[in-house]
Amino acid sequence: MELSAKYNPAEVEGKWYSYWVDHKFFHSEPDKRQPYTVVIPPPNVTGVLHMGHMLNNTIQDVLVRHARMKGFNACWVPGTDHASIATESKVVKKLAEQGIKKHELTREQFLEHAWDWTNEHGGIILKQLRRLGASCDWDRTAFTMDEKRSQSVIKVFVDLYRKGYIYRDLRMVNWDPKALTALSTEEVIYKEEKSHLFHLKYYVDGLKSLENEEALKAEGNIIHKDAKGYYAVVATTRPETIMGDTAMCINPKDPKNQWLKGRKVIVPLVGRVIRVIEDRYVDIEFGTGCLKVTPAHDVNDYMLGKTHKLETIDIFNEDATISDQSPIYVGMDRMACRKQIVKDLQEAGLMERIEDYVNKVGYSERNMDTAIEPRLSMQWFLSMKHFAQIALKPVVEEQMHFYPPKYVNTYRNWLENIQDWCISRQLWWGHRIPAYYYNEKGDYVVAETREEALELAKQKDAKVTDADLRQDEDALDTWFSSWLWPISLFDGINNPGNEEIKYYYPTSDLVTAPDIIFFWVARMIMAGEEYMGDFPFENVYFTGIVRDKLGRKMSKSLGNSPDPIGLIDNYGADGVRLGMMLCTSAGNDILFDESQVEQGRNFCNKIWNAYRLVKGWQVADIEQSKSAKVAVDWFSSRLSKTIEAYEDHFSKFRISDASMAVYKLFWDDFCAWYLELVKPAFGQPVDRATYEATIGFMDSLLKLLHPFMPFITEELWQNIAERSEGETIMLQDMPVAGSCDDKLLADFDAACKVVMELRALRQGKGISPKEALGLKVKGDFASAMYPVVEKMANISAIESVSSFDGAGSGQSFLVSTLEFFVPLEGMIDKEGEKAKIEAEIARYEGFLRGVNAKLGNEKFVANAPAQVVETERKKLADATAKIAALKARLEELL
RNA sequence: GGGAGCUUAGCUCAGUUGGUUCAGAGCGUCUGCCUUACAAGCAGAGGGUCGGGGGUUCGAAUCCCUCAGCUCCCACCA
Repeated sequence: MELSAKYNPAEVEGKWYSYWVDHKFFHSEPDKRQPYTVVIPPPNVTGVLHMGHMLNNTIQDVLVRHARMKGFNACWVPGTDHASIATESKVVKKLAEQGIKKHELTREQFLEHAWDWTNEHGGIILKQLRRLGASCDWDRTAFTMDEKRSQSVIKVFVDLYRKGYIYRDLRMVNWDPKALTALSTEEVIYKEEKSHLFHLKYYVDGLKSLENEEALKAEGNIIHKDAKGYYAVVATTRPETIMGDTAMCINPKDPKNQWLKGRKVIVPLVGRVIRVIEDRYVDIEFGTGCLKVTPAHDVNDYMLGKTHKLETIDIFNEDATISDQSPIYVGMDRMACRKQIVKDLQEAGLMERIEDYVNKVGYSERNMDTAIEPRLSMQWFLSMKHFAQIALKPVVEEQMHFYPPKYVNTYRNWLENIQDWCISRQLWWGHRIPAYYYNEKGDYVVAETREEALELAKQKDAKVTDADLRQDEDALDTWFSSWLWPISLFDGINNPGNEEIKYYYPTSDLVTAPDIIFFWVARMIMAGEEYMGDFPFENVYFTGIVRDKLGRKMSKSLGNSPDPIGLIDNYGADGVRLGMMLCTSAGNDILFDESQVEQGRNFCNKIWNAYRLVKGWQVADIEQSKSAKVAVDWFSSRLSKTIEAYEDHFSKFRISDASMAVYKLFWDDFCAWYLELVKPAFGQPVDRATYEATIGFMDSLLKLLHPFMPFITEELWQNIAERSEGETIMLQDMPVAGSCDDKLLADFDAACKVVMELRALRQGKGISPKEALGLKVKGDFASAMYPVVEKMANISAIESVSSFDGAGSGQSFLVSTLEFFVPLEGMIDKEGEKAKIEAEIARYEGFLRGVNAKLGNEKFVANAPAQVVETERKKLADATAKIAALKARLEELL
């Protein structure tokens, strides 16, 4: 069979993925083994795979495949999130394109469209994960809005309501005037913006003259006055909200504004007369110290309004156009209104000045085009105090571990300053709040079903009939379903204590991005503690953000994100996976560059060619060569050593270190040294012992590589030996470290250095690798290594000597304390050689001075541990010996 | 305003308890090779005052202080 010189991923990936799925190798059922559980962070149901998903899911798959091969019953549960606001806005947009407005539809009609959309676009992302090789248990695929999950959500809502944690209140919330819904504080992203600070004139009502003006000024008052009268100056970034002003506020201690105490001022353009109130909230240093108070449109003003019992005038409609509560600009958009009002204020002489100013404006996380408007509205909240307490415990007590640990601080800080969670959204796509109003007053009951609600309502008012019952229109925040994910996936809410939840919960590792630590991770811990009495995962691994090589976040608008599926097409899934794994570490951003993926692909090719070499060997019952024998013994130790490091890296979630360890083991140790040593000469067969050892090593290497590169390893593992149908590498036991001969490793290392010296010597002198050379060695160079050096450096014979006297011309070099000499008749450049040796001597003498200084320091000898001092003494002896040897050689030369 | 983190080779980053020739790896660069597994390869080489300064110590990339630069998170200053 002729094998291509290049590995072709397209030929093998689809084949093996189907094989794995057909044989249900990814499927898990509870059994006697220890479980290893991972729940996928559910991507948006209508989303498509991006580089962040690739990184995140590769890490999960690596962990899952590794655990599976370590003998755990690995269960990786996939699923998608309904992403209420994101999906709903997509559907609204699509309908708009067809000329359909959302509000022309009934809730049922809209939901039909939304389900159509979900069924059409949903799950694309899960199909894409298959291309990556993700070993998810697809039989368990869940959706946050499927029946079990929906039922869990409703059950939990009712439960929390009955426990008194859920309440309804009229509050200032973050309002998205485009999506027309409230948001939680976590969903608001603040962006710095260049803006203006407008200084407006608020004339003092009825004040014609100030008798003690000079005296007031002397006390520090700053009094503004023009032809039209006395006025206060109010600085604001939002002049369009003045129609909602119901007071002006000063700090009672502000010397500049004492003269305003107890007066009334007139809102410019509007003409409304408002009180001047006093509150220490106002910052004396900011602007003029005069604050306009608009209780309906600012969180702080709302608080002031409450304290001072101010009227609240809501001048915005829900879409942020000016409402008929305003005397002017009715129907105008807030941004257009701002422009207009600035113009009008200027024309009316009511604008004192305009200053450039940078302030922060909140945007919806899902819609960065539309600024959030603080808005007073009736919403459902979850009281968080209790949950913050129960969620803090497992993390600070280290029952759970965060990787990297710095996120423990972030987590704690958030929990300690937590605000109540606004869980209602004015959306249709989502879990509808199970609250039922039964009269015009707005009295309601909360129940899992309409029937149950009717019962409850009747208990309150016997006259209520089903026709009176009206379910709350709002849906729940998406995260109110995701926070149950690790429990609801195993049906632990509907069916507490069932076999699966008992077996799989708590899950093992969660792999997620740090930007959803509050949205999701923290809340899952809360739900876990509340409903399971236990944390939801043992370890949380935070990935970094995938950026481009310039460090910019990958985004659609920048167009700097490669298409993941395109990458897989070009480089193979294994290449992409390894490329990413080689340079990722917990919590650190990954600067993605295609060269990394290229490295992964090249490695696939290397593995492929190693296989091709071994596969092409003829096996014969002949004697094993000495070099092959040493190679087998050495590599066996090397393998053990690496397995230990590999497992240690895994235990610490140092994924890239683990991948690098096995990458180097395969490329450097196995290919560059081992295979070169055991490779039979052209046309010659290999002996059976070596062949079998080699196959064994390949087997171990493929298994170690499997978590990172599932496809190529399966392909080669299947082909390197006779396998029967139904066998797979993914269910094999991970190799364990055997014995390790450290002396052998050290000797081999020395031999490698000798070989490298000889290669450098050839290169320097232009001697062809084909021309055999002689070699003499002085010192204790393990004779077992002779065949290694002979084969790898094309040395005809190695001769152990006690002196190089009379060896003639040639070149010498040192490896550790061993001296080597290569006879080179007529090829030696004496002067050059001399200079080289002298330089070497100088280098060692410098080194020696350092060591001597240390050992000559009494404090060092007295204070340093004996072992460290001993090492220094050994260094001294070694260096002295080397210098002596070099000097001797120099004399021979002369 | 509060908090966290980062700064080590051209690039991306390791460096665990201060101590082995500790100044490393990968990639890139340069040089020589189409050597019958692999040019997506082989062999070799160069490259850093560990951000600056100070301190602790017998000994500092590592601990402390300080300055500079960068990044992220949280927070209601109009």
